[in-house]
Amino acid sequence: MTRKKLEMKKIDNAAARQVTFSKRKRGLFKKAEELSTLCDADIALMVFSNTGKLYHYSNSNSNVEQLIKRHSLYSEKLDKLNQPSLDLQVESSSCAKQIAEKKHELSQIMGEELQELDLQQLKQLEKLISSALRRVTYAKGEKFLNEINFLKWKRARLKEENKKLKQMARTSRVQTALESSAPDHCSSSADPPQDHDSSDTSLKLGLPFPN
Amino acid sequence: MTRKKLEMKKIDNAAARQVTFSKRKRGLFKKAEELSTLCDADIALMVFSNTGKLYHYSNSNSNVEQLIKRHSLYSEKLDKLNQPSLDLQVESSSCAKQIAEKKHELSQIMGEELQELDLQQLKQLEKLISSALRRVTYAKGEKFLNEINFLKWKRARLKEENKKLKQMARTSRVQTALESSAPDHCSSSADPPQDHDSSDTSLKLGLPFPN
DNA sequence: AACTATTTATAAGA
DNA sequence: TTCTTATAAATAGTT
Repeated sequence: MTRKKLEMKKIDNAAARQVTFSKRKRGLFKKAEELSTLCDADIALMVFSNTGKLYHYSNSNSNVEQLIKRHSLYSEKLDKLNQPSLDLQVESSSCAKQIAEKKHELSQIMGEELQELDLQQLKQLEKLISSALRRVTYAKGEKFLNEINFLKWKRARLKEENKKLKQMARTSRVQTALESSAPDHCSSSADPPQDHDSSDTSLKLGLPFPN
Repeated sequence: MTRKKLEMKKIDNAAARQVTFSKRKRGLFKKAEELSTLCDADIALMVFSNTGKLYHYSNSNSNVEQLIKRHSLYSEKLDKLNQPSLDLQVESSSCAKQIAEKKHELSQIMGEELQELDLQQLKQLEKLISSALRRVTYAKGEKFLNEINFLKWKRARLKEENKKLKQMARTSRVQTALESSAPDHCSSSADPPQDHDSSDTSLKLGLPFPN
């Protein structure tokens, strides 16, 4: 719209398209927010990029539930210190299968019988599903944060250990220290971080790192 | 944003708020359309004004399945011509209940066990749920369109009938015509419209006519 | 619904 | 991605 009047058709250049997508998406969300604020309107906005990412805006204010259980994840992770990359492989728990089944069931029913519902029912369904989506998205975000924080924490821990070893080496007690390497140097840094900047809830579907 | 920099809070004056709502809604929909065109993105946008009107935009070209069955809705409607407002009351079909149950079941499981899933599983779940959401949103949009189109069609039909009656009155055959009022004037206009201009479709929840 | 003075949004370039 | 900037668009207040 500016340096040149852009023609209104799909942008050919993929990179340029991506840039424009980001910019305009931001603008669109801002406009949505403003409209909802100024005019007291409820707005739901979903944007699926052509790469499959989902961006979602909604000013409806629900779902502040369940922020707990995070801590338990860390102890699980400790046992997997030797694994190289982020834990992306399946870990098929029985409840996971259960969910998958239910979900499949649901989606089948929905695909076929959606026509039968009236407006009111559709609205309710939509509300419920979208809250489910939000919960999943949130859980995914949590997962990412956990991974990231864990890695940070691990790095910090190793750094500290390393530092300690160097120190010991300098004081010529290397041999003894390495043989009975029982690190008692864990204080605050031994517990994983809990930071949680939250806000901007949009999360990419495809790639691990939101920022 | 222009003659004066507007403060970002709910506009007090109701009239001014309504005007701003119209203007900005138009702008928002335009932006959405542009984004979807330029960047090949799928967008669903719903705006509920504080007076209860719904405005819906969606460019989703997917879901060309199940555009059928629409026709059957019209015949149902014909039997309800005497009813004053849109059919917003419940019509609890068994499958609706079924869905409600499944949905409840699912959301319960999810609320409790989401933590157990790994990243990959969460992504899959999110994808599935979001496609379910899209389907529901789409179905809702369809429903709205059906209502709108039905009303347009009904209006057109009544108009035509009226016209015919006037004509008959003019040719002094009123008596006979009214007694055996069997309208054979149905051609294209007797079948409900199938147009689907999609974009800025407004619908007031309480009252029939948006424009 | 039209008109503009301004503010915003943003395309291109860095 | 982020910033800068020239220009196109959107729009608040007015008529």
